[in-house]
Amino acid sequence: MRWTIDADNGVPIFEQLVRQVQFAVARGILVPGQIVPSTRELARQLAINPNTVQRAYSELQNLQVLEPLRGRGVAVCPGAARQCQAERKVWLTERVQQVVDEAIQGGLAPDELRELFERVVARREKQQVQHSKRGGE
Amino acid sequence: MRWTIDADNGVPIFEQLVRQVQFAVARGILVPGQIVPSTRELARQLAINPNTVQRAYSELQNLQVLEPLRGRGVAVCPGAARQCQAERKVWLTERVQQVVDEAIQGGLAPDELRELFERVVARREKQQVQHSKRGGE
Amino acid sequence: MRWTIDADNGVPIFEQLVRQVQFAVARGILVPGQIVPSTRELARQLAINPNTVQRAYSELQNLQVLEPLRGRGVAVCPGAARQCQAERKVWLTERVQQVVDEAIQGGLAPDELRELFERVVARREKQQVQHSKRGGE
Amino acid sequence: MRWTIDADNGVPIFEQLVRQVQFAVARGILVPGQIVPSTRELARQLAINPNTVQRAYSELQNLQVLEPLRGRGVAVCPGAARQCQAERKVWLTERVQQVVDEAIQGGLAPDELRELFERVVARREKQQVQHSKRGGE
DNA sequence: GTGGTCTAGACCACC
DNA sequence: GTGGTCTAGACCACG
Repeated sequence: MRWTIDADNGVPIFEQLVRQVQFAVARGILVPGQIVPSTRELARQLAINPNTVQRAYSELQNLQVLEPLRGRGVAVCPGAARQCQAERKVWLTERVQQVVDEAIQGGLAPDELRELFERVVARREKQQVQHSKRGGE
Repeated sequence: MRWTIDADNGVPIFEQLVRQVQFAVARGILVPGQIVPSTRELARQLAINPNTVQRAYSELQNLQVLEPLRGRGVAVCPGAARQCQAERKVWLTERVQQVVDEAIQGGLAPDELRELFERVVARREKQQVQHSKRGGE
Repeated sequence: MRWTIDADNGVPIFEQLVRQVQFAVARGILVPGQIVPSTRELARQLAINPNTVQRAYSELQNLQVLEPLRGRGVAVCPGAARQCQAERKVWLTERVQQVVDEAIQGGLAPDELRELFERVVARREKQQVQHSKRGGE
Repeated sequence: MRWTIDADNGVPIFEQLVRQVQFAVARGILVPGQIVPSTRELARQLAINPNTVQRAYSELQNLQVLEPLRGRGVAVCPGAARQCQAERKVWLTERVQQVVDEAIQGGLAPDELRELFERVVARREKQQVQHSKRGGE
């Protein structure tokens, strides 16, 4: 799995990690039973504070996505996949609703918004295709 | 103009005010030369601290959207409309891009995203219609 | 005498008026004994608040530049010319010192500052010449 | 870097700080990536309120001169140097123009103004030399 | 009455 | 520890 963080986008780093794990589990990139990197190791890789990784893992344990295996590390919970998929859907719906509300509250007509959205998605779709041709996951 | 703030949505109050003014100017609800409510008056209306309003107005002055008229109040700058419209467009595009990226990075296929988006917009559109039947601006 | 004010340059209006009178007296444009416009009249001309004119005149009386003549208006004090010239010199020296200090404190070498100053003065000088050809006082 | 403020010169403290940082960056005294003192620390040093420092830093972030590094402090933006140099030049030119205009509007002949300016600069230059002999930056 | 600035103290999230 | 936001209350200058 490829870990990435963006220190400049306002979203707390630990939260980026939490979502990244949830999404990876939802997509099957991380499978139940699989051991995730140790906090120290991952912190080193991403050049961030170990406390930050610790906080992310800790939240994921509360969410029953990860579970500590004494002495061996931290692993993905069995059965986490389905739950993560549900959570992903809820979360994305919320996010979409937010920006739709903002746009409408800002005076954009629904059709203008549709057009704007389609333009953005199309662009990303194109990039995605090119990207997957070059590399893949 | 209708002023509203939501103290619980994470976005700083002063920032909500800044955006609200920018959008209102972009939509022509506030027109150049018009005097906006005094800091104290608006603070009273919204039940927030005058300093918070002051900060919002202050930032809007930096952005050349508002200008103080000494002793008389604060007014919308001439020529602010066009600039606010441009700014609104940029800002909304950024926001849409963010959530599109999040969705795609979360493993949603473009078509699934389109469907999700359309569902949300349709719902809001319906509410909007009912709302405008009842009240209007 | 030509009265002008600039509501947007940060300098309080009443202060602009005070300086304008002082300078006019120093240059002989206003002579001792001459009656200045009534507060209401001047306020009307400049489209400002009569209180503002009143405040300016009041300060000028404290400075012994103007004196009220009961029933006839406000006049330039006898002997105000010399005093205003002295005051003008002091005041301008202070102002020049201020910006010189700012420039040096900002890291500009004296010679760079000299060059900048000369450029600005030369430009103004040129404008002044053209201006006096067209109109004059 | 040496921080100084003058609470009695009419210029708001936060603005003095803003300019001081801009000039220091322009001169290379503060370099991109460098961490500036924490708001609390600087406030303590200068014996002012932390909010005042906060406001200065906040404005400098809007100007893209400083950027917050979450949990670690506030740093000079990469690329801020060139921008600050440009800004400094514009700002100083404006200031010089102001006093030149005032002087000319006050009836001073260009050559009288030149003489006044030269006298002031020469005096400051002399002080500067003595000062740098004693101390240095 | 208006805006502008500053102080004081509190709370929060992040690292 | 850091920055960020908000509240409360005071003072000043301007019109």
